[in-house]
Amino acid sequence: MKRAITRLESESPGDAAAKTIAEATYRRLRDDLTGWRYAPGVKLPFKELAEAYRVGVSPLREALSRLASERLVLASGQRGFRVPPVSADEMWEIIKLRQLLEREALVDSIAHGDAAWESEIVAAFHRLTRQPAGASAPGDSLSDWDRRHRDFHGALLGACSSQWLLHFIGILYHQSERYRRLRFQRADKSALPRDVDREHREIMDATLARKPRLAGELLVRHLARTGEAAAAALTDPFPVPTPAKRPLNGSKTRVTRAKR
Amino acid sequence: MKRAITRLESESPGDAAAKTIAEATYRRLRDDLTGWRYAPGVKLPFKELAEAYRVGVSPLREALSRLASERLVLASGQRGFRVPPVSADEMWEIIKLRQLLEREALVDSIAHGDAAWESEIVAAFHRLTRQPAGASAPGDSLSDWDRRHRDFHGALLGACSSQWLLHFIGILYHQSERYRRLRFQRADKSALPRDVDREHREIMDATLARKPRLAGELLVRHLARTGEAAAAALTDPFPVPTPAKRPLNGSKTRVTRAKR
DNA sequence: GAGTCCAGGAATTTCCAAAATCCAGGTTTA
DNA sequence: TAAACCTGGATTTTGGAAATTCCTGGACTC
Repeated sequence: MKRAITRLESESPGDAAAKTIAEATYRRLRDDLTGWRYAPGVKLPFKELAEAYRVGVSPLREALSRLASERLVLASGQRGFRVPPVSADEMWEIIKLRQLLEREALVDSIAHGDAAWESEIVAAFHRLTRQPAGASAPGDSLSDWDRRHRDFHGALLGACSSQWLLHFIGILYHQSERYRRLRFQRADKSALPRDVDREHREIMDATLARKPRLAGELLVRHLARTGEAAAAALTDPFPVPTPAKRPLNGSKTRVTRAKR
Repeated sequence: MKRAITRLESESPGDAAAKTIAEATYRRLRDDLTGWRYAPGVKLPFKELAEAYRVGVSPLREALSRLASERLVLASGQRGFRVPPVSADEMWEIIKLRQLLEREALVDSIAHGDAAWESEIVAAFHRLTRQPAGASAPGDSLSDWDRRHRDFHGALLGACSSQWLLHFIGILYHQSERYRRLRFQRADKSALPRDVDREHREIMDATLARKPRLAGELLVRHLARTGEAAAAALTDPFPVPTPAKRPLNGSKTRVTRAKR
C-alpha cells in the first residue's frame, strides 16, 4: 500500500497516462517551453501551434490556459499568448521562494519520512549519479538527466505532509528549470567550477541522518548556486533576444516546424 | 506614476474589465464556489452550468480548467469536474502556508513600502471598519465586507517586491475564504468571542510603525484565529454533506437556477 | 449466487466554422 | 507634418455539433 503522496510530477515514465489530448499537449508544450524551443517574447499563434502539434484549437487553448496559470506563458486579453520574458530579478524571486518553500518541505519530510521514503531517495540518487549529464536528445527537449534530477529532488520532499506546499514547489521547479536550462542554449557548455553530485550527496546524507537544520541549509545553498549559474547565463547577450517590437527573428520560424 | 504592483485582485470594483467571456465566467464561478453555492463533492455538469451562466461550453471549460489549476474545483480524467471536499487537515495546511508566505510578504512589504503604500493601508482599514459585517446579499455571493477585507489584506502586502509570492498568496487566500465562509452556512451566526477589527488595527499599527517582527507575528496569530473559527464550523455536522455515492440531494437542483 | 461481459444512454472532449476583436496600412483632416 | 479615422485582413474567441469515453443496468456464464 503506497503512501498517498504526490510527487513533483505524478507521471513517472516518459509520458504515461495522458488521458486527454489537452493534457498531453500541455505536457509537450511545457517541456518545450522550459527547454527553450521558443525564444522569450515571441508570440504563440494558434494556427501554427495547432499544426505543429497536430491538435485542434480547443485542446490547444486549454493547454495554453493551464500554462498561463503557471506563468509558463503569458495570456493577454484577446491578443493571444506569448512566451514570458526572462529577467534576473524574476529569477531571483523564484530562487528565493524555492529556498523558503523547499526548506520547509524538507524539514517536514524528514519529520514524517519512513523507511520506504529513505530507500526511494537512495535509489533516485543512484539513478542520478550513474548517468552522464548529457545534453538533451534532439527529439526530446527534456533529457534523461533532467528527469532523474527532478525525481531526486522530488524524492527528498516525498514525505512532506502538505500537498499545497508540494504543489507550489512543483510550479516553481518548472520555472526554475526554464532559467537553469538557459545555459545550455549557449554554444560553450563551460560549467562553473561546481560539483553538483557532491552537493546532492551532502543533502541526501544530512536528510537520511535526520538533521533537518543542516539538510535545509545545504538545500538552500544548492539552490543559491543554481541561481548563480543561471545569473551567469543571463548576463551573456547571446541567448536572450530581448524582444523588440516584433520578435519574429528567425526563432519564430522554428515555431512552425512540425515536431516529429 | 503608479507602482507596478499587482494587488491580491487586479480588478478593484465589482467586476470591472473582464475582457472575455471565459474570464467573466471564471470569476463568477470562483465567487460562487468560495461562497458555497455548490456543496462539496457535487458534480458540476457542463450542461447545467452552461445554461445557468448562459455561456457555451468552450468558455465554460476554460473557466473550469483555470479553477482546477487553483484547486477550487477538481478535474478528473474524462469524468468532468467536481467541487473539492473539505477537510480540517487541508484547511490547516492552507493556514500554515499562508502564515509562512504572508509573514514573509509583510516583512518585505514593510521594507519596501513608501508613503503611498501607507496611506493605502489606512484607507483600506477605514473602509473596512466603517462598514458592518453584514451577510452576503442574496444576489451576490461575495459581500461588500468580504471585498473590503480582501482589499485590506492586499494593501498590507501591496509593497511586497515578489510577484510570485503575491501570486501564491492570492491562490491561498481564495482557498482560505472558502473555509472561512463555511461558518455563514450555519443558521446561527454565533461568532467566537473575537474582535476582528482590533486584530486588524494591531496589525496595521505595527506595520505602519515599521516593526516587521511584531507585525508578522500579529498576522500569524490573526490567521491562526481564522483557522480556529473555520475548524469550529467544520466540526458541526450540518454544513458538510459528506458526499455519498450520488450527491444530488437538493443542492444539485440549485445548480440549474439561472443567476440573474 | 457471484462475477464478468455487453449494450444503451449520458456526459465529456474535440473539431470546426461563424462571430467578434485586434492590428496594420493608407487616407483624410486640422 | 502629425494626428485621428477608417478599412481590410489576420487572429482569437465562441457556439454548437460530432466523436469519444464513461457509467449503469441487465443478461450470461461459472
